[in-house]
Amino acid sequence: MPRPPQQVPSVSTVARAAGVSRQTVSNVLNAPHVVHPDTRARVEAVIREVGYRPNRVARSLRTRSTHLIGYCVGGDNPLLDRFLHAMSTAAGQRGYHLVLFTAPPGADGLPAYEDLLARNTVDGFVLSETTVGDRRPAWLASRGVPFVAFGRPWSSDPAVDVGSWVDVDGAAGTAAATRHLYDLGHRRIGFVGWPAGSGSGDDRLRGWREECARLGLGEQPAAHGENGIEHGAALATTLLTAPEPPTALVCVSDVMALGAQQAARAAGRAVALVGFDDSPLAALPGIDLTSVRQPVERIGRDVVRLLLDQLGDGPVTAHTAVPDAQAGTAPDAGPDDRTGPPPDTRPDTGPAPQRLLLEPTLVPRLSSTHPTKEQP
Amino acid sequence: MPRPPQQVPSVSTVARAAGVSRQTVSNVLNAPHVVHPDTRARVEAVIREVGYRPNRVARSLRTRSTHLIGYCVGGDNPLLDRFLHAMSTAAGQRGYHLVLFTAPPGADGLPAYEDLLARNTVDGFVLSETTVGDRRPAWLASRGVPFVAFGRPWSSDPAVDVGSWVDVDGAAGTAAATRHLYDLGHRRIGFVGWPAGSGSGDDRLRGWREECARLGLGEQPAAHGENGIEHGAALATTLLTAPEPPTALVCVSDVMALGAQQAARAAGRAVALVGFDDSPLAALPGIDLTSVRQPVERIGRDVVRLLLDQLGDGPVTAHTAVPDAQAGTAPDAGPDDRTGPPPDTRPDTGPAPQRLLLEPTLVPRLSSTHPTKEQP
DNA sequence: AATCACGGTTTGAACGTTCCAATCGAGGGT
DNA sequence: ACCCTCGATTGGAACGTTCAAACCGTGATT
Repeated sequence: MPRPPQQVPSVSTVARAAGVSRQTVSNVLNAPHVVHPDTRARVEAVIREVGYRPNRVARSLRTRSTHLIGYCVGGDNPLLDRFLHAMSTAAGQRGYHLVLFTAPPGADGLPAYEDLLARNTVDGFVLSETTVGDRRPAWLASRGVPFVAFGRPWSSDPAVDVGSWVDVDGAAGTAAATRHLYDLGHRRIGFVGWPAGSGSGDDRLRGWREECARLGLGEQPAAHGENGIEHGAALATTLLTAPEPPTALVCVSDVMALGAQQAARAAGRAVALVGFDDSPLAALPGIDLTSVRQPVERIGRDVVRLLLDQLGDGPVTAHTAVPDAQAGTAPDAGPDDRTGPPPDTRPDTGPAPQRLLLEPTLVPRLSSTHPTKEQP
Repeated sequence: MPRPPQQVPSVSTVARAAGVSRQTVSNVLNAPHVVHPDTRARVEAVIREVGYRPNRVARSLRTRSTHLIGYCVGGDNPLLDRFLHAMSTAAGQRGYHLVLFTAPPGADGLPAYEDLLARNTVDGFVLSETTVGDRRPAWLASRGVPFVAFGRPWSSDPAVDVGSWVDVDGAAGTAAATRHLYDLGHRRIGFVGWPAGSGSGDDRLRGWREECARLGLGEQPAAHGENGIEHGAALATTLLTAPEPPTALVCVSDVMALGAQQAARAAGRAVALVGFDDSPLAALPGIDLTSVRQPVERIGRDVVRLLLDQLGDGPVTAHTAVPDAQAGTAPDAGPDDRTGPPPDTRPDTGPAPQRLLLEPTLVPRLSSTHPTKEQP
């Protein structure tokens, strides 16, 4: 027996059933205030009854807005799961979705960005893993493409300092780490860092140095090298074998801290350690690394928020919500942000860029509080 | 001075410039064989010249296919970066993209899946983190929605055994681990596992047991408990303090193996260990955990391949390729797959589901080859 | 010479939505 | 009684693409 057509309902279907025109149905969804309460109620009833949901594609074609956000996924990124979940949740709550794409590893994948734009696939981008010579921000800004970066441009060149971004205040993190160690009684607090010129590395170095000065500790020892467990171990050994060795080390990353931990254990020394990033390995028993945690969830949320503000949709996109579909958890801290430098008011290069510097939080573990316990 | 309109070119623009009709331009892109070589060359020249790229949205509206694949991101997933990169690369090479969404934590987010379909946002889904009582496969299959799961349904109920999937042969992995330990001279090889009923846990247990039998080792000791470092430690302690304790342990996960490692070190015992998953922590110096590595890149690639085959596009979608845009790396092994049970030929429930069981690879490290070295 | 087949091309319509201008009825002011 | 405004609604058009069918020469077949 041939079942009834069971067409997927369209705006025309609803209009016919409710005895109104297409446009009125559209208005009920997109501009409810212009339609009479009575008709609105009638149309909404029909919508619910037939389970109508507007076709995103047709809407996109007409409005020239896909409600999709492009995000380029590169190779390894241990925090990606948390970051994507946060962004996806924030976007979904306002009717947007993330679209993933890949770009060739070495070169900046500008062609991929251009392709998505030329084909009308996305409305804007979230950038991450921004590097020093990154051409993407300037390129996007010059074309008026909305975007928000996770990470500062790390350049004083005003031509590069364009667009909105959200970043973690690395200096504040290492400062907090230094203070933490000071409060535990340490007075010789060294630093294990990256080579100069790496943006975030310099930032974290500065936080440590400035906090040492603030605490009246004077000049403290530092050593620098590439990221890597073995390098961290070597650098820590250098520091620990010098005269007046530090009793505590602030490290520019968890990986470096892990190397320092191994060096200290091998040398039979009790050294208080703090890492940076709070990667999953920091929490492992037997490692128990005190670390500076990046508020990844909050970053993801804010990055999306800034982008959607640029895309200039009202705070809540008109879309018949699916009941209890997008709930999402937000295990982050409260409003602990700190706005960066005031938005410079240039002539009129689009909307004023927004910048957010978020405060990381120190997660204390045994490596700083009971360093001697670490040695089996 | 008012610059020329600089409109984004459409198919009409190209048609006018080339002196042909819209449809001919469309044919040049989608059915090149029906158009005369001369006109084709002319049209292609114009396309290149004006930099025309077809509007995906308009194409989607007409063809009712968005070339987008839905993927639900949940909470923690340390392998997500590798998996998404692989999927995204494979999809991009055939003109598809991944769309992320989230579902409420506890419940199975079926409403979210329904919403994406009702709004015509995606053509199909990739499922992952499938659980035992998962309703998604049956629900999707009943509506004829194309999907591929990463992970077997783990149920003998034929009503649930629907659709295509790709999974890792866990039994083969633990069997390889067991053989590895046997080859190193061990004759008492225990197992640290999860409670029965967890699908993949049972699978891995079976691989170990069967390999023990095959090697003529007879009955070997096993202990089971929830995932967690502390549980792994407790279970290992139980096994090691029993009479005739094992000299080697196959563990159902890296986390369990890590617990076992700590227990062995605490007890001053040299026990050869093998974990499962090759999570990033396994490679850390000081841990050096031999582990069974899941071919995540290959899984991602194959999952997408099977899905696109269902979506029934030709092997290469007609899309004017952007030069060297999607390159992508594929650091995985060669064709080391093994097809699962032959596709059951039922009446005609859509295309015959495809199933792929991929072979994991053992990554030897110190924890199995030189276990005594692990004790500082 | 009329018919047919066929490669190549064009024409109109459609996908489902929203924009825009027009329409209509009801009051309100002069 | 007239014009005007205003709220509510409507009908056509448009977004850019592809589908389905029609068209049109040309050469082969009858």
